[in-house]
Amino acid sequence: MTSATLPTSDLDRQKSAAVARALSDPKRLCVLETLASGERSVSELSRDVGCQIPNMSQHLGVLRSAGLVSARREGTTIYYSLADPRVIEAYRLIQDISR
Amino acid sequence: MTSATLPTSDLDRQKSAAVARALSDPKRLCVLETLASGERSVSELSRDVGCQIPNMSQHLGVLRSAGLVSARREGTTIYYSLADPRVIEAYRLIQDISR
DNA sequence: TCAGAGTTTGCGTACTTGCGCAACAAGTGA
DNA sequence: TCACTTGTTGCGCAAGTACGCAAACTCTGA
Repeated sequence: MTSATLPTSDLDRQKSAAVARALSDPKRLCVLETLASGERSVSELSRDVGCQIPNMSQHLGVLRSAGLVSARREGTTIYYSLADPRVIEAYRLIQDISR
Repeated sequence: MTSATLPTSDLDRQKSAAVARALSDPKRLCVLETLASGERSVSELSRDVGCQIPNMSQHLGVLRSAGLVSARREGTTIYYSLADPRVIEAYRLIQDISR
């Protein structure tokens, strides 16, 4: 069931580490949970997660850099959504492990 | 196919974030890869991963705190192994996402 | 072109992390 | 007990991160 081999290249590991680092903050995980049910604007996320907008913008920047979310502009509002559904799978798995 | 609900509790998110943080370093990922093929001593890991023993000991401490590896003593040697096979699944998933 | 809502960026501070080096602890065998 | 191997811990430094606040930027509607 488990697929073939694990990476080996150091670059691969750096990329994976970067994704893991993006997942290593409670607020960012909260953002992903929220986005799991559909796209949201920055101000909506900021309200739902409970932090200031500039702070939210930074967290979204981290998630964006890691390729976990994508943005779409509509007028003055920017809507964020999950870039890859497997992110939620990974989150669930980590969540199971952490219990 | 995707199971039920995502967490919600802030404590859950903190725990998940801690696991993700443990995965957020290339050397620690390398350790997990190595351990995927069986247990290793600290000095073996230090050699395989390419770092000094005290440094390896610290990384192992991080992985141990996160509950990802477990240790077994045999004489002066301490053997580490994966505490949970799902860690490798999670790593694979993250690795796929990071490509 | 101007006003204003929405978003991003810059700055300062406090905190955390990865690393090497040196010192210390735990266990084995003579 | 002594010497030796194996790991862990403490210390200090450089680098990175999270946060709030304030300033700047972007786009839309009038």
